[in-house]
Amino acid sequence: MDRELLKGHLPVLILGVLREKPLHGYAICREIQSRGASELKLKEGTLYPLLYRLERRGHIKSFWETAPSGKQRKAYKITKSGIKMIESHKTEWKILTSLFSTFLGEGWVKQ
Amino acid sequence: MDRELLKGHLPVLILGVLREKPLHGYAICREIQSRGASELKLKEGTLYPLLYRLERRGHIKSFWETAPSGKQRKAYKITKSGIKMIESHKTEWKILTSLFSTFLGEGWVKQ
DNA sequence: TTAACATATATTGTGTAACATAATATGATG
DNA sequence: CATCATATTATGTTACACAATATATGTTAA
Repeated sequence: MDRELLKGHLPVLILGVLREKPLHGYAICREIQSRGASELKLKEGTLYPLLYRLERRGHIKSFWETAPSGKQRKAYKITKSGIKMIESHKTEWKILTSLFSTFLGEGWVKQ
Repeated sequence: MDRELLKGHLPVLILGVLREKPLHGYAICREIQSRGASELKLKEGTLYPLLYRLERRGHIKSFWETAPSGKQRKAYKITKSGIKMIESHKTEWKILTSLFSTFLGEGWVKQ
């Protein structure tokens, strides 16, 4: 999948994962990898900065958890603002969809 | 509409306009403006470089036409490659849609 | 057992490309 | 002259890709 097309959408996909349960970065990476299959590969170097941005903006909150190995690792939990962001992204998505309908015809979205 | 979300999609919207009929840059601008309503404002400084890119990649072809005023102006026509690009973008769109379904649930796209 | 290696986890730096914004230029027109 | 139609160019912001690095732990092979 063309990387440009993900711009702006990617964070919401992450939020979608975190909405189910809190996860630490590396686990998010694997989760995305396994679900997104070949369509969506996400290297750590892409994910982590993205997580920092999301936290800086208040959409997720990090906390420390103890791995089975005893090692500390940083995990992330979605916030109310994050949930709200998912919702408002849905609105944006509809706008985008309607733009495509307008410029490329009904057939674009349906079927 | 959040500008990030348009990345990669914008050129296809332009191609959608040009698929109907050839237009010169400024006219494309007005066309987009009038159809895209408030959701999509497009300054010349954004449009023209975009047109150059599209031409460089062979998706549109420019030619000179004479305005009613007698002035020469550059107009653009979509190419076969451009049409093909619209089609393949539709595929990408479906992938994106399915990613959202996967990560945010069925309800994302429908309704 | 120790050395080598792999895996889990996180960080950081650098590059690319799209799009935004704004400034500028020119001819036409009222 | 002011405004409109039309095009160009320069500069900035930001996301995301990619690659390199760091460290702790767990596993395998000599």
